[in-house]
Amino acid sequence: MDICVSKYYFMDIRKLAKKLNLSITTVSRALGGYSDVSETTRKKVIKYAKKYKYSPNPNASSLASGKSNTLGFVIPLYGLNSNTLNQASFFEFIAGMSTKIHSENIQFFMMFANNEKEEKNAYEKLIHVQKVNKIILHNIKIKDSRIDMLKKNKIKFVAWGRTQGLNNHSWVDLDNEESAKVIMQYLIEKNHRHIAYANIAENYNFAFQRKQGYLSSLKKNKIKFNENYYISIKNEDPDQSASAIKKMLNKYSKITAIICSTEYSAVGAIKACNQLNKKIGKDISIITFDGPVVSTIANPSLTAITHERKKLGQKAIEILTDMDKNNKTYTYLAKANIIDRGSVCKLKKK
Amino acid sequence: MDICVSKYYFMDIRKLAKKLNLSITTVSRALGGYSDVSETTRKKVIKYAKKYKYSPNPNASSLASGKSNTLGFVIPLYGLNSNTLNQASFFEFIAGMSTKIHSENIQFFMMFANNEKEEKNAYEKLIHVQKVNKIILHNIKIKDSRIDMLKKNKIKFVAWGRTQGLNNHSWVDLDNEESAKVIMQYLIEKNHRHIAYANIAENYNFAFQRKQGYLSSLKKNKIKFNENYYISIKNEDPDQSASAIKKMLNKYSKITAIICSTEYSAVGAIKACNQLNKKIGKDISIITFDGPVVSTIANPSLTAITHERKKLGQKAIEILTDMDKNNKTYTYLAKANIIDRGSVCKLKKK
DNA sequence: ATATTTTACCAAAACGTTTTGGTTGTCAAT
DNA sequence: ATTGACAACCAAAACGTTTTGGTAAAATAT
Repeated sequence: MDICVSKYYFMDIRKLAKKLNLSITTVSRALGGYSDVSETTRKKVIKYAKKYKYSPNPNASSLASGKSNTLGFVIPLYGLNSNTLNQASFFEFIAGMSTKIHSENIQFFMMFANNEKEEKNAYEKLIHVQKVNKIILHNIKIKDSRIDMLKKNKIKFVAWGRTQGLNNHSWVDLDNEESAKVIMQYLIEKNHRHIAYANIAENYNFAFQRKQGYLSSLKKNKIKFNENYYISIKNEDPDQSASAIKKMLNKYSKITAIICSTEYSAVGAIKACNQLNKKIGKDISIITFDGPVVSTIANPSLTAITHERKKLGQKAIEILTDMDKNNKTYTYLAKANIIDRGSVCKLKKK
Repeated sequence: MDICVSKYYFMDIRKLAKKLNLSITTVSRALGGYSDVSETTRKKVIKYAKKYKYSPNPNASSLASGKSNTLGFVIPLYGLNSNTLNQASFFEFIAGMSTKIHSENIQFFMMFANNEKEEKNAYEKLIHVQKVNKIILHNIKIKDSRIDMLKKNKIKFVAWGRTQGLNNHSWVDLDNEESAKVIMQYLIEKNHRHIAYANIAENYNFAFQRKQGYLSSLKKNKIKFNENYYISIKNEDPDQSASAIKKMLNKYSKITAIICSTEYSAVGAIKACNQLNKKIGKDISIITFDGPVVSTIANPSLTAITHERKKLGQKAIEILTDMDKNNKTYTYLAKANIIDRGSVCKLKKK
């Protein structure tokens, strides 16, 4: 891997204009796609710009235009620290973004917030100092003041996640409700009827949505919702999950399957079953949402439904570039697939 | 959380100068810490700058100075995709950096590379287009051309990780060799003598260094290195580890403890023991390096030695700011602590 | 008392773009 | 032949800083 060192390697617009015998203005406008440049000239300019690796100085460009063609992204570290699983999903999102960002020649400015105050400052800086004109909004709250703020400042944004109410802006999200239905269909086809659900706190939107899918599938299949089969743990703590699940399984022996809303609940379920000496995939069936870590690490492996999180990041960028062209809003729901790892068994038909 | 919307909220240097009845030059130089400004004036300027939340336009500033006071960081996604564990360690590093970056008022420009070519382009862009003057170098190779390149371009950098040879630049790293020795001491105090080592490919520097610590501890304690107790798996694949460890344990029944070089080997070890019906922490002892994920997820939990990875990120930034002041190079080795989770038992003395 | 140095300040140029407000020449309509 | 519209181009201003190359006044040295 050799890397350029020379200083004049990257040409400025003046030299390029001189070489082409054109004015700076024309070169700038040719590259900017303006219509007051003839197509022959534009082609020539583009050709030479490529040949000499001309790359506009982003500082000069932003200073002159007042825009910065930079995408802002605030990462709330305080919600991610020591949460390996969320970190992983973040990374997949970013990885997805990065493939598209490179191809579209956008810059990318990330800021980190260790608490709510820093998060607020970060958005102020992104908008007023960095002059970003695009933002990816993450960690959506039910009532989210950032949305109004961005609208007022006329900054294009895509939210990663939805609120429970109206979302009249662009967003990308997992199709949580649908995924829960897919899981339910899968279990019901295998003749499970006493299906427990281990959730985390419902004020997480995704947790709420997944539960909705569970409930609506029960209804559709004329199974009555049994609230004893439903657990909601506040913290993302496998051990709390484990003890709740253990209690439930002890008390309600009819349960044949558990749906785990997150990897944390899944680990809890594994622990509970081990402690009760129930063989997973035989005595009891377990299926979990997501599970990139559980799938590589946990023992035994679990059948899971996984979303293409990388696609979320890619779509977010695609949407932002589309929004530049026309002033619509776009949405994208990532579908999920079941990966069979043998932790769900087929029951005999009654 | 309310966020500023107004446009004139952030003042520019001209308005600030007018308000203070000073020239733009003086304001700029007062804030820049130059000596041709009286201390009384400087204090007044700083006070008002704070009061009116003056924050220099970074584009104008970079354009004028040719520098960008921005820290560059290229993330090689191609080595991280679908590797949840490395992702986690990345995140901890970044989290550590971000605490320091905020307090030192440095900006932070990240680029993503999906392959080697993109990685090369990323460094070119960081230096010649973005004009960063500081870089964090990651994914150090044995012969790393980036190091020469950065030196030629006079860009200050800190490497995250070391090569096996001379490292006459600033770096931060885990104290892998020492950690291995600590583990060995821990096992030997518990009277283990037949200690196996499950490694990944040795051409990873950290894997090499850890092995060195293992070997040197053996020597120090006059235990002969038994190559049958040593496994090296090329891929980061728990199942390959599992089958190799299973074979080893079957053949060499004297083994009482296994050191796992990574979380992957640890999962392999758990699987192997389960398959052989060996009770971990009783029939066999397991201790692993790192293990943020294993500790939350794996079942059973494992005693582990963990490094303060967050400190690595923090130190990297501290070093870069120190390097700004004096032209020295600095190094930092992160120490590790053993976290007892009961997977290592004490043997009776023979 | 005069020359020199030092202190504290400033006007103007520079950074590399984009944008504004033109000009020139060509072609079609009158 | 003259006018109007349009296509294709350009010079100069603007963006908000930093830096350069000063000056005037105060302090010190001769």
